[in-house]
Amino acid sequence: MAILVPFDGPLELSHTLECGQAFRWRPQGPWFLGTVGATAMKVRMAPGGLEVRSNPAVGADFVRSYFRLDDDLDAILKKISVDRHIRRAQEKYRGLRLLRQDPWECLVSYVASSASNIPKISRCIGKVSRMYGARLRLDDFETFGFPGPEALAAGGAAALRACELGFRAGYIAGIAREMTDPESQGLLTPDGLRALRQVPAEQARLKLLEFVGVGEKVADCVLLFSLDKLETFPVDRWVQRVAERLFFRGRKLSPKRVREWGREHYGRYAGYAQQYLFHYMRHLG
DNA sequence: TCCCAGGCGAAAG
DNA sequence: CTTTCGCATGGG
Repeated sequence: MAILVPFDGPLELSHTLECGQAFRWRPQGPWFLGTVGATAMKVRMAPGGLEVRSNPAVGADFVRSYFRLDDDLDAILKKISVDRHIRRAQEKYRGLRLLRQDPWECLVSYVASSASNIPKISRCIGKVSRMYGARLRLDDFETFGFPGPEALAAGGAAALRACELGFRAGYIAGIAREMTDPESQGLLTPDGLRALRQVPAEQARLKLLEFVGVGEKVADCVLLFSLDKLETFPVDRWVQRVAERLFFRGRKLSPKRVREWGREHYGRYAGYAQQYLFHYMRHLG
């Protein structure tokens, strides 16, 4: 229930958990309280590593995987340190790590993210979990695990609309239905989604784009935040703004061009650069 | 009241 | 290829 995960590399929990890549964490004193799939967790930095309390119990390997502790962050940041803006972002948000999220939860979360904002996305995901997920308790922390596609499919779009999902409710209900329908051919189960970790990025991307409601940006977020495709460079309004303002002197570019530029400019860890720039831009003032 | 938000899909140029 | 629009909803 309580473990110490030894770690002496760079890691800053506040930047990692509050940069907008995951939607189910909040700070409380020295701890961060969060829900990872069907697990309630408390984490904080401790001498020698990361202290983790959880329900149900998880092992150090689970924590290492979720926080991507095997990524050599210093080496990655060195590789993407190719311009003054990214260097500034790195100085400001030292210790920000990408997470390795559950692909199904990540997919639903980012479909829910379209034309929304981080506080609202968090609220929506919290409501969906409260409506369908299993109740979890950890000390005085109560939360709800993220539900599987069966529950969302059973409830349908109407129930999801009650979670402030608006027009996104139909997309999510449709995806949940496809993922639980044995008749559907070529479409994925949650395990099939996870298996895309072993598939080349371009090919995995095409599979994700088959879902109605998943466009290029959402597909790229799922690839980056849950499927280990660290070269992926998702382009949302903020990143679009970064590129046009900081790198192209206010010139207008298509999202496709920005995406190709980012991938080319930052190389195989472009996804790390994207998240640093995203967080940096959102707090520029 | 208007504008915007980690977009997408469809239609049209 | 690109641009434009409607789509729900809450917040500034």
